[in-house]
Amino acid sequence: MSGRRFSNAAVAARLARLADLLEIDGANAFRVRAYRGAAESIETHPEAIADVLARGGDLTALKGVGKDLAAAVTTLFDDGEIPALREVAERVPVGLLDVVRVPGVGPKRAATLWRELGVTSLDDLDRAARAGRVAALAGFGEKTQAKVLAGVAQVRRHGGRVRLGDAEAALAPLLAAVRDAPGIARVEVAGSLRRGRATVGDVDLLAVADQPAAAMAALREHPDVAEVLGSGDTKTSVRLEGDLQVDLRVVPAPSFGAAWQYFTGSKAHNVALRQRAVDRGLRLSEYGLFRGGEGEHPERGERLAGADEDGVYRALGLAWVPPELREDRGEIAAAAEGSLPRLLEPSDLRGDLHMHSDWSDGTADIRAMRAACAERGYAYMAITDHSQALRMTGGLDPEKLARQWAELDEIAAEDAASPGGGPRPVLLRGLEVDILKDGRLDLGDDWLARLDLVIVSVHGHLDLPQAQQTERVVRALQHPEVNVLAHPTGRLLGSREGMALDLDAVFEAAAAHGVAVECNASPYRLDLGDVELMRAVAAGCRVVIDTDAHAVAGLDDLRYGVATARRAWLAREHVVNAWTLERLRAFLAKRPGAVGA
DNA sequence: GCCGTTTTCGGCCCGACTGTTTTCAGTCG
Repeated sequence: MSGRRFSNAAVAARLARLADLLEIDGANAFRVRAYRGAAESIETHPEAIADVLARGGDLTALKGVGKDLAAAVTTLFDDGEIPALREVAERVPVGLLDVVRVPGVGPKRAATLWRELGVTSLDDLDRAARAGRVAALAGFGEKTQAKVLAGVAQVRRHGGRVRLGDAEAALAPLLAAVRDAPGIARVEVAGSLRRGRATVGDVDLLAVADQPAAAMAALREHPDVAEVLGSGDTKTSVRLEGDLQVDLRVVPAPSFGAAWQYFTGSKAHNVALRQRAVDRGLRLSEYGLFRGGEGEHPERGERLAGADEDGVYRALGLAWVPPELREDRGEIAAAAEGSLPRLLEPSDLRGDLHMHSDWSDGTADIRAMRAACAERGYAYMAITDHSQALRMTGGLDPEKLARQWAELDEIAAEDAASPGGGPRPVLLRGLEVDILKDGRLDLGDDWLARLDLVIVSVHGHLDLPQAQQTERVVRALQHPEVNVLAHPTGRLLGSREGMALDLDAVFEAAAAHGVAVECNASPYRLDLGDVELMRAVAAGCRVVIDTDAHAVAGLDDLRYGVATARRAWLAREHVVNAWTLERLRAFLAKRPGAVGA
């Protein structure tokens, strides 16, 4: 094997790109699906494909990877590229991958726009639509052209996806308004928001109502609505200020469970579920699970399930699958065997181990953060301000750190003076220490040794080449005082890709040195994400779910981290801040000395 | 391209909506 060591994500990205380009090229739809399936399978495979190949393993053992794709991946590692990808990329302009992200433009229309108008980019499409040339094409028209123009603007703004936290916040008032509408029996959130994805494309709401028109009106007339995209008897679509699209559907009560299951997705999960139905001579749709029946009507035949989700899964011989797992990553087989994990719950977390105070760039003082953690019922917490390298945050040098510890001691003395008065989280001495460009840490060993918790993270030099960046992080992990690697990839959702980093090497080092990897619960980061968490755990890493709060309100972000962890199939056992203080201390392998211990 | 208690060929999930059509392709979820 020669050339680069590609990560599983990098291999998967190439196959997915190949699928997208082939689709525009008019390839057989099932072939396209096969490439997508293989990409997903490779991305979520626990072992690095590079290692599988290195030990002479068989890639066709992976679901959805056959002889051809195994050969293509092997060629990628040998020659640095996939021949089929190079060929199709020579033929099909890669700018069309942006064009198909425009709502209403799929692979077929993208191909038409390209062949008839020479459109090869979003800019081309924008110009063509403004000039009226799109409407003139056969199969297009004025309305399509207007939709394309609006869609181009949306894709340009933020790739058409909204962060989980933003979507939740924007949705809350609308949800309340629909719930309060007359005749509403039930309203639930579906879609990727329910599955807890880091970003969502739009929001799906499902309702049971004896006055559907009132529910539609409640959404349509809400002050947060910027535009009504469509509104009929059973479905209303609106666009909010800030561009989030919200769809509300009213469904009959006997179909509610099937509809909720269906609109929750994911698409891949639904495809697999329907296949399972077909295998049993049944038919699953958003109307229910049916047996037999003639004709075209969707509710033909005998209805076996549909009123509730649990019944749909049960009738297919499955345990109910938590929404976060519905990605066709093995959850259906596990549900069939009764081996679904007992997923982490928000209430399992006993503390938050990464937060900032006004000693660096936080807005609240230590006492306020602690009171907020006490309200949340935490058994422990850590104040982890920035180290000195981050000057603009007021990062702590040793002298300032010593003064901060004096304040922690004061708080301990106050605790001792007034026992009782409700639970008080044990306050751990922590610091978020910068990993310097060469992998050294931004604080001397004698000071590191006196901390209960040493978090390390990268804030500068994010653009180093992969080998150098990996070496830098791994070196930091080898330091004996280090406990946690925070926001390991450095990604910022919607605005910054993660660093070039060999995550498998990082996870291997973290596991070997007893360093937990963080699932940073900030909705701007969610770093590690679900797929990376799965890989980390498979590599033997422990995980810590932290808010990285810079204000009291930030402490509530923990739920986004829990959702991400659930998507990675994590249980209490994997997560160190779900452990008792005693077990946590053993993991940190540090000296006693926590305030209030 | 993948896959196989309907195996090596012939399948591969289901339905609605939209806009453009006159019987339906394309897109979406």
